[in-house]
Amino acid sequence: MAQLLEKLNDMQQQAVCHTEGPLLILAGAGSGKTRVLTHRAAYLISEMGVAPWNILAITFTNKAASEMRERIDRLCEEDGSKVWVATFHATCGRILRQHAELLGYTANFTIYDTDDQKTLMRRVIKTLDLDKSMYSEKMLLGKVSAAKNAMETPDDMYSMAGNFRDRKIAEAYEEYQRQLRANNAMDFDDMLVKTVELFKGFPEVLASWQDRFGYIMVDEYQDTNPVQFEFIKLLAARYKNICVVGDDDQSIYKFRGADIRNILDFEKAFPGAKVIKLEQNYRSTSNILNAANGVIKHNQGRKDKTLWTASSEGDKVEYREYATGYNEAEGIILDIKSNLKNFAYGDCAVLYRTNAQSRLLEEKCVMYGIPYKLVGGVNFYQRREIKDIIAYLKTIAGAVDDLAVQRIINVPKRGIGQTTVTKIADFATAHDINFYEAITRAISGEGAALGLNSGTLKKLESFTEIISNLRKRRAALSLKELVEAAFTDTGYEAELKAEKSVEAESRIENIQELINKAAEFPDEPGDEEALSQFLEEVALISDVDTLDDDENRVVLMTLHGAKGLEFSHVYIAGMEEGVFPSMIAMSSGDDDDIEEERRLCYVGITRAREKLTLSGASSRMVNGETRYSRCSSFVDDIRREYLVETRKSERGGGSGSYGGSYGSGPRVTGSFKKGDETVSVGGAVAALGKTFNTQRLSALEYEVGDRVKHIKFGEGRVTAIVDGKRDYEVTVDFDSVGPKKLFASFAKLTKV
DNA sequence: TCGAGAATTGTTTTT
DNA sequence: CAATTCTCGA
Repeated sequence: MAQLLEKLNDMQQQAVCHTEGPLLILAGAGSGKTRVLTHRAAYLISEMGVAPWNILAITFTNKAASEMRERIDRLCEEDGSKVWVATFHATCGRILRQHAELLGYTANFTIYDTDDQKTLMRRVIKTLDLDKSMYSEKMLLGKVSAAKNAMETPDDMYSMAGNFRDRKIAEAYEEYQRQLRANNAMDFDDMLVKTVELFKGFPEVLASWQDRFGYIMVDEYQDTNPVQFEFIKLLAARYKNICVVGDDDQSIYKFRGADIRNILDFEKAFPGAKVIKLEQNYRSTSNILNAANGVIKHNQGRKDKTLWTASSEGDKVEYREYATGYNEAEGIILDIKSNLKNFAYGDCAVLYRTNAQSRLLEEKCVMYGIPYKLVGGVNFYQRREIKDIIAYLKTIAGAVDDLAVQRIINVPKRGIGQTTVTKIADFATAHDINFYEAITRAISGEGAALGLNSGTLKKLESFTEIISNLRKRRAALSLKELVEAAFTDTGYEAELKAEKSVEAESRIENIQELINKAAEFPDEPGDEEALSQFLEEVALISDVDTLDDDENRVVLMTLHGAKGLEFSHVYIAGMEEGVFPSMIAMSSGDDDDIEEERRLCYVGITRAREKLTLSGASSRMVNGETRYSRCSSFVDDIRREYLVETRKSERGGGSGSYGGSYGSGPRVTGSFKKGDETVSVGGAVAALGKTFNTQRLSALEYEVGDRVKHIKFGEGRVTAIVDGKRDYEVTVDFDSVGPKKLFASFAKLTKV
């Protein structure tokens, strides 16, 4: 026991030893929370005699889960691998498989990813005959997801609807759920919602799981949403041995329904909860930590805590300003290349706000021959060829998933086109049968009723033959062989090989990869359970999960993706107003949005162990137009004693990007599209080569409540004026475009 | 039915 | 600018 605890500080020890009853650990960035969780699991097993399978640990990503499992295993003499470590979604998936029938699903229900959701919602829009321009699938899916995260049913939504539009949205939600059910499918949110439904509707089921998990731990607690909180509450209600670890400063998933209040409400939901704060940072140098503290302290709504470190100062944080996004990417990559004697590629990560920013960086990596790993964007398992093969597997297994069948009916090309598919789909709807059944009925004599000619029927028959042949062989095939068969016997491989393009070549490689993955599954031929497990695993895997720490290459990813990770050298690119913080957050008029961006910045900074380099570009291409922006306010939040600045006037820069070459023409702080016209915010500021100090207005000619006029937006009413340290931030509710946040010295508002 | 080219449209972050 | 959707001719 002494061994287990000796490497922990006082607070960490307390957290590990407090095994009975609810426990809330407020763990600052880099304060060793994973260490606490793993030691706690080990302590429960070896010191408290808890059976490993009675412990549930919920993590945010699969990668975090496998890491945690590995570390627990290393700490335990006994069998740590029996500890249930998984993400919320994986946990719910496993629970749901066992009780699916109770909810009207079969055990091999499928999970719809974002693409499938879009396809399905598009169908809903068609079914309900909604106007696409008023009800986009994107917006509808957003509403549906928000409703699910808040545990609202379509009925709830309908009764709360205040107008026609909201009622239509509720109808779409209802229809969407109906179609999911008809396809024996759930989306990501459903997995949580359905599990909670299961627990609430079947107390005996809940009781058995409560009994199973006597000890529960939840990582990244600040990013749980209300359904997840409910799930936890239900599961822990019996023994109340629930330990959650979180940091309100690192809450960055509000857009996905995460609610910081879960941290505050924890003590309400579990009265008498012990609260332990971990405030010593073991990761970063003091310069980096001070920079992080400087940024986050501007947030109003946060629990007060002071993160400190015993480490040395280390290098100062750097801020480098480049002329263009192109220069910035080159500067970062060349910096990494030229510093190789001090560190390896694998020590470096480049982080950015949006996935779109990765392109330039990736190009430069290729150009300079830097090994890199791009995380995010299109997930491996979302690639077309992978999804095609998966659709074959689903169809072979059950064929109740219409989306899957429709996806592959003409892949590879069989001459079955859109008109045929529509006819079959209509027939299926009319007879209340699924799509595949409609095909079989068409070819067994009812073809005329669908308006299909004999040629088309022949083509359809050849498709069903492929499927039924594979089904017959299914019992004799292992999972790996089945995936191979789905690739070769369907003509898919032949079509790709015939193409002879580099593109097709890489598709084949990807599918080979999928086959390798299937080969890892130890299964008996014809094992149905292995197949649905495989399909589930593939659906829930995310891109960060594939990150292997041992590979020596630069990692490129979004700031969100970097949560929970750490690197010796971190570069954060695109530190510009309008990029980070994003334009959307800046113009929403809601301070919470800026605070969330600031937390994201805090997360980014605290990923760095030894060296942090921030950078920005004074102009970059966005949507085919050049956008100029000033340095991010987050950079200004870092005190000069921790920061070295290199504005571009002081550096030569590559590719002729000398400062000042633009002259002193008008510059704008940002622009965005409104209708077909590009609207720019702001006016002339200082010429390039100098820092962007704008003249602060000593007094404003208007105040809150006044009506003012803006050169582009027209008239509006001032709703707020914030006295920022550089300038007044004026929020105006414009008649034409709604609320906008503007800087007084740029916006040139006049009182009317 | 299907491909090529035109037109349109979109921009945050993700399990 | 890039990715997706639309339109039209064969």
